[in-house]
Amino acid sequence: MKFDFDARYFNPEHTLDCGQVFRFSRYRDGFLSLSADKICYVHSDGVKTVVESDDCDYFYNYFDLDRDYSEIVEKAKSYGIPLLSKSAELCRGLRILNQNREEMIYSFIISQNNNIPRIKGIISRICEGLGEKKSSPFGDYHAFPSSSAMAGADISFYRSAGAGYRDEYLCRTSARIAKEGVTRLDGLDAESLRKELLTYKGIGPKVADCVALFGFGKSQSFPVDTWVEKIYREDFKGEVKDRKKISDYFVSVFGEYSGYIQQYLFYGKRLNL
DNA sequence: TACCAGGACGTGC
DNA sequence: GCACGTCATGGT
Repeated sequence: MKFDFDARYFNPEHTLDCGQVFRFSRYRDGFLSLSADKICYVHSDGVKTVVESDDCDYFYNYFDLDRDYSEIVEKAKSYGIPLLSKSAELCRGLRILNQNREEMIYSFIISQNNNIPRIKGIISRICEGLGEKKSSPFGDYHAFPSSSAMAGADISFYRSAGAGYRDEYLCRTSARIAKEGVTRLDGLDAESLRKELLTYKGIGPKVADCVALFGFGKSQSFPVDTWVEKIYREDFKGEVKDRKKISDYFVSVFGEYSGYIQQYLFYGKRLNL
């Protein structure tokens, strides 16, 4: 099956390449996009963006297609911040994904003190080693492994996958989630969720904000990493160094739009706008 | 070679 | 509570 959407507000490249997700690859004139145990082929001609998948309902929600992004883009441009205005205009087709919760937890544990190309490689090798092999109209692929599958792997597996010192975090957190699940995280407000996430080994403030934003739809999250620190200094003339205070500052300015604006800024900075 | 990448943890104070 | 050293790995 397939469906299409106005390409003006759904740009696959910007949506997938902006750093919120690590499992996608170029395919034909578009991308293969993977989430949990599912896959889709997404491509655009600049007028219509088309999603092809056996799980169209899943990907309609995954790409957040019920939300009106024209309002978010206009809000972002209303602040008169050059980097933000330029990025929001160029990336009006960038959408914040509704990603799998457990996949976000492991992916962003891996992301700490790491770079995006290497993060993608590590996650890919973990999926190949532990994820169920699936077939699709676009070829075979591996699902993201279940927490129990991850908990069953030896710590040396994660080291050989390139995870480095994060190997122990993956073992301990997957063992915990395999045992107790993540239902304890359901229905929490943003503040409580953040507090709970910080109790997992390998999840600190920044990773918790990413998981809350990309896995739990908490748009009042503003993850602060080294790139955002640079944006804070150079584009907002900020002087505070504490990341928690920097995040609080941005949330106080952007409120419920924080997560979207954070992505415009982050991606725009990486694109050197 | 030293520094950087979507940082977090443990220790010492 | 806060500052600081340490933690793999690959790219520049």
